[in-house]
Amino acid sequence: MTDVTTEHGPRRDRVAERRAATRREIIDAAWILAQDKGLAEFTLRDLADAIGLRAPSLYTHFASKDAIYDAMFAQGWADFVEVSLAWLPELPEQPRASLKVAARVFFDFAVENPVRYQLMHQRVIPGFAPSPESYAPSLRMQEIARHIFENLGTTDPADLDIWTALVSGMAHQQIANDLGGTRWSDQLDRVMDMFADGIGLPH
Amino acid sequence: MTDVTTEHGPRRDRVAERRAATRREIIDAAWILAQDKGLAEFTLRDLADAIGLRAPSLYTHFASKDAIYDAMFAQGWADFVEVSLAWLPELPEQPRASLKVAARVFFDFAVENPVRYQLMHQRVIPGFAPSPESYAPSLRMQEIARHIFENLGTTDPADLDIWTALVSGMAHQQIANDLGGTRWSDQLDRVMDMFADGIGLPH
DNA sequence: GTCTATACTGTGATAGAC
DNA sequence: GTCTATCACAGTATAGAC
Repeated sequence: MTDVTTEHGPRRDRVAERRAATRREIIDAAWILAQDKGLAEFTLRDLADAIGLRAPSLYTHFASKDAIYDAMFAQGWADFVEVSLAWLPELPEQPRASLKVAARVFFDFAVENPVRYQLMHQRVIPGFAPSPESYAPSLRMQEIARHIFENLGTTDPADLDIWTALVSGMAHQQIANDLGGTRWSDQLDRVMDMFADGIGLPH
Repeated sequence: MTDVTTEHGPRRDRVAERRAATRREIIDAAWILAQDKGLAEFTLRDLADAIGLRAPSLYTHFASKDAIYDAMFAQGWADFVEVSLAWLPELPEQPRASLKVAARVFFDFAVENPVRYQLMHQRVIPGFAPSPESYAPSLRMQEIARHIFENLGTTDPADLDIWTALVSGMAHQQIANDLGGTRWSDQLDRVMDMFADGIGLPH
């Protein structure tokens, strides 16, 4: 609380590292169980079993099951920010092509892991709402998207609203009605052309 | 099971009517509680209390809580079919205008009752999946949509897929990010124009 | 400071009396 | 057909062993 961190240096880090490692172990196991049994279906006893702990011991690391969801939510968005930033330099100069690549990055990230998509975009967990801290990476992502659109020469914020609705709408349909297929995936570029024409982007 | 219904006529109907009335009473109360406390948050004890029954008595009318969701799901889609059929004769001759009205009908129905939208389009209830019978009105709706698109002169089934993704995507964003506002509602006609241009509909 | 044993509360669901 | 009583199992709280 006071000057604990400087008391005697190296010891402290080991403890913190072990704690962080256990937290990560819990979250990793939670993702696997969520994909396996469903996001809301796995129990804390399942989760504890998966990493060789007793259920109450989880409370040493997380205040509640919702706190675990919260960490997963934050991680999902952080991963998406990371993927997006990695793609940023790769975006084509040509605005229309750039739009298509950006849409594909979003779409693929969503379809690649439907459970993660559920947690990030739907309110699937009864009573769960992300904390402000966990919501932060999501806001960060909006900034990145806004940046991409500025580079496109677009100034109307409504354009970004529409783009978000279209791409997430396509991803949602793909996940809900043709998981593993390409029924909507195949149409994504067409939709992007419609959008590009609509906001007056040059060919 | 055998010839019970014909045993002595009038008596039988009264019983059936009372049963149907109670079922309706349960479902109506469930919708109110769902809007009030959340779709998954209301308990069977809440529901029973609301209509002056004990929780176990609900099992006389529904086999499980999921069976209640199932009936709500079916009713939601049946209502949407009804609303759509009522609009069908009112659709403008002009294809583009017709598209916009149809989109508005879908969008307004979704936004008007977010909880119903959740149940109909998202998998918000852990473990709940609609029964084939309850899913039927949803298929009926697809038929109606296909009929509308045929009247537009559209033959490519992918066009309807895209249209569905766009309109539901817009509705989802409106519900999730600006409930009660018009941020996406105001852009719906623009999106429909983009779509109409994209599939080559005349002005 | 980490984990275990035990127990509490609220949930959907069932059994049997009336 | 509705009741009372009760079940199994969920998330969660706490006391104490090491």
